Amino acid sequence: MAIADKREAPASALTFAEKNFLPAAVEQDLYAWWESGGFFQPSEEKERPFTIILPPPNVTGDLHVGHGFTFTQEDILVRWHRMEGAPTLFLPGSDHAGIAAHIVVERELAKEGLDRFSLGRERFVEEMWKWMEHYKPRMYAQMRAMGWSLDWTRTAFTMDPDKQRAVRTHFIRLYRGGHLYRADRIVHWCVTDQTTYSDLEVEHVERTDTLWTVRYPFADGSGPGIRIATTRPETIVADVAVAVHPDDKRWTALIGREVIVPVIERRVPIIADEAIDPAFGTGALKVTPGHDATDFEIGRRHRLPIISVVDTRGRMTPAAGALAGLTREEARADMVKRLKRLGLLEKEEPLTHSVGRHDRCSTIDEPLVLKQWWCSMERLAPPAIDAVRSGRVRIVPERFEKTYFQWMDNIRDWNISRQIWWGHQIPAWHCRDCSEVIVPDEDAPDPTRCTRCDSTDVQQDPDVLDTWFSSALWPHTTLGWPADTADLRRFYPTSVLNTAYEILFFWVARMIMMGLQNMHDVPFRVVFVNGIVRVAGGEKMSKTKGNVVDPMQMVRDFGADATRFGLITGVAPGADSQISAVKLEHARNLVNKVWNAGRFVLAALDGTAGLVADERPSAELSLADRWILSRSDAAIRDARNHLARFDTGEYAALCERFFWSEFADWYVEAAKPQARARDRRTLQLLAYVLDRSLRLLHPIMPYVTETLAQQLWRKAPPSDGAKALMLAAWPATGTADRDAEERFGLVMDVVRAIRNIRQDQGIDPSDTVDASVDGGRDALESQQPLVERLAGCRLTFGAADGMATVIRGITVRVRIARGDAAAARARLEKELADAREQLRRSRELLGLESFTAKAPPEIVAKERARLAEREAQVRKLEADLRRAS
RNA sequence: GGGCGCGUAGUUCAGCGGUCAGAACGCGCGGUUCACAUCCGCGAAGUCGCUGGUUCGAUUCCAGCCGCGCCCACCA
Repeated sequence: MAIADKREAPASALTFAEKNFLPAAVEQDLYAWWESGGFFQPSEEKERPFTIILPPPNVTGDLHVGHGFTFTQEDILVRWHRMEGAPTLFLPGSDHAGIAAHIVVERELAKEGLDRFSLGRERFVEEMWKWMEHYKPRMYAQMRAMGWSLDWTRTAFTMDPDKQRAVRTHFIRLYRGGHLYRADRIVHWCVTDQTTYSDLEVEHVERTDTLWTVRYPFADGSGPGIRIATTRPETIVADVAVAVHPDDKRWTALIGREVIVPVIERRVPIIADEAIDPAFGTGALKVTPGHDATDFEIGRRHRLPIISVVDTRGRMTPAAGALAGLTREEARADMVKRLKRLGLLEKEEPLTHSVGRHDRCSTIDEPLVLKQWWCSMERLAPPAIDAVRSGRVRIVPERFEKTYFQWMDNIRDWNISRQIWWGHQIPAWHCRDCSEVIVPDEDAPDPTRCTRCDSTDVQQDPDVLDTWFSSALWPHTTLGWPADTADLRRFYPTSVLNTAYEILFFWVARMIMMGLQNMHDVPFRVVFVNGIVRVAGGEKMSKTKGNVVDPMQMVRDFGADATRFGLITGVAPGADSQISAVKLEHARNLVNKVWNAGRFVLAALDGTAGLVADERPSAELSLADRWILSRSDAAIRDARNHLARFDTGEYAALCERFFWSEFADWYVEAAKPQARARDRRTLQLLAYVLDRSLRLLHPIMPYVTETLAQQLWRKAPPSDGAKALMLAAWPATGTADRDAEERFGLVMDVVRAIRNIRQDQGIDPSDTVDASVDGGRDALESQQPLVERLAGCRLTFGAADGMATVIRGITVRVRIARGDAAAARARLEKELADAREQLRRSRELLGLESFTAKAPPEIVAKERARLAEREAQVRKLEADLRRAS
């Protein structure tokens, strides 16, 4: 096959994707230099730095494509700011991931028939560290492969010794400041993972259960009693009241009376509470403060006792009376049986409702009352709300501010204890003799005796902190807090925090609270919120669905540059996106185009001397030269605007449009003869435009641009002696050359017009045709050879025969071999009809007094000019048509 | 129950108070000369979800409706 032969040809057929890792040598050099501390120059000290702390990925496995998207976006911003001259810090790290990693490792152990309890805490934590030490370097290697320009001298991990000290300090200060407390509250408990979790980690799922209607007889034996509805009859034995809505007329007379809880035979009152929905079930609710969050609140309001009948393993406690010792499921069945026997079960119907479960596990939430450490939001939240309201933290896109406020305004205290073993163990000790809680002073060693009773039988709290407790400190602990370091003074507050909207609450809000608390300043000036990367078709990726795309596989298949481009292109800020092979193929084609166009220029430059890559020629410019200079200026200017607005998607699209459709398709084609003739001015211009194109594209495709720049600069060294494109200056721009854009635009239109007619008429592409232009001679005459070459024609000026089309008031004709007069006329007639229609619209619009009087004058003037153009176009076409017939 | 977003070409998405609404992919037609078949050229293709309102002018702003998705909430 012809194509296969082509592919096997030497060098020229090699694609950049295949060679993607050739420039690794270059990149390697850069990293080596970087790691030696060469990144920050003393002269940069005065500049305001641009800082992004990488959102630390969980060390639960490999990087996923969401990281690929977010971190690439960040890298684009970092590389751009670096080129703009700001000292940049892009700080890498990773997160120990508490429960998420815990579960992953427990699953691994389960494969070997082990569990954490048989292993014991110490050995389990060793296993966790083994996992971390295996996956952390893997993830870091993946980050390097993606070309993220991270500062590896400052790599941070949430369980580093100094981070552990920072967390301890933070905990102690919050405790001393009265923000932390221990309390028995109803919490979410997972009987599988044997830990509590916070409200935020609850995921609601629809499920169909049975709703049982049960009658509770009155204590005084009068009447039938009151009917309640429940999905959890096993918790009836923990009931302490029956509640109705105070305005529900059906029950008002009953409020204050007592009923007998079935089976356990407990006398409980009927109370009134606003929380009851009269429309649900029977309108009466059994109140079980020990096993339901709503009931817990009702219980608090009415000072009801709390009875716990389910334990942490999901078994019934002795308090459950007859049900004691059974599992939850057994107890439920048993209870239903007993109620039936007692004749108290009135109804049994299916009910679809939503139940909570931990977002990492499929086991349904078991609400239990347990003693936990809580972080009060009372004094921490208001300053964090104010920081966003006042604009000290800006959220982009703005609409996410609403989401933030909605959550922050209704925030509840945060359960920070977890009963797992992996994480920051709570720095509090309990006295076994007097139950005193001992929190040591900041720099004090671990306590060994009780501060109240002097007992030596003290033990550290076995629980660990919620993983977000340490993540919340990330922007300052990575820079050295609580020590007062140079980094902290220099880089805090950071510039941008970029992350998916999913963790706005988990992480972003908490970082703002804790940053303000510890640093008395916001942790970042801008929160740039990302959407989610989905698979083609719009489905969310998940391990359970098995549709997870591995970014490293993408790198292997398409190259890192194409992967970066493919992830970024076509994505509006804050919007979800889809990644697909088709998108990546297109990105690879673009990278390939850059590589090939670059190689063409480099080859043309062979044997030259004295060229300067970043020197802008200004004398003896051809029209095409002036045009590409103006277009490249526009591209660079627009790119800057897009990037300043965090619109990396538009930036990517612009890079493609400029490089492919303008530089490669038109300028390089236009410049070929002069390049071959080794015209020095043209070569300098090619070098210059390539140089600035590479700078423009560098933030999104660092490998190919860096490689080409290194080669370009060997032939045409930049005047500023830039060592690497990564550190070279973002190009400056001149003013737009309107005249060149206008005139070269005409050349392009004429070429397209001729190509168009040729194609229409089925003229052999290798034939040279006779073409003519009638009008625009001044503008076009000097470009005659260019038009002839690009359109494959001999060009004359003035009236002639042939198939005609009119563009910008100029008639373009192509002589056709067998004079098909009818076809030529038909074409003109169609164009004339279109032109007349447009003219009619223009006249109509300008005929409206409401328009001319009320529209802004510049719009009216523009429309007048358009009208004149259209009149000319119609006249021209009419004349051409007369000629043709 | 509250909040947010989306609905534009076959597909994925841009865009915008003022030409004839754009791109890419796909599709159709045609091309093997020295950067590139991972390429080049040309073309077809859209009631901008529906209905009102504001406006000289609405795909764009506002309201309602229809459809889809997401987040929050104490649906027993």
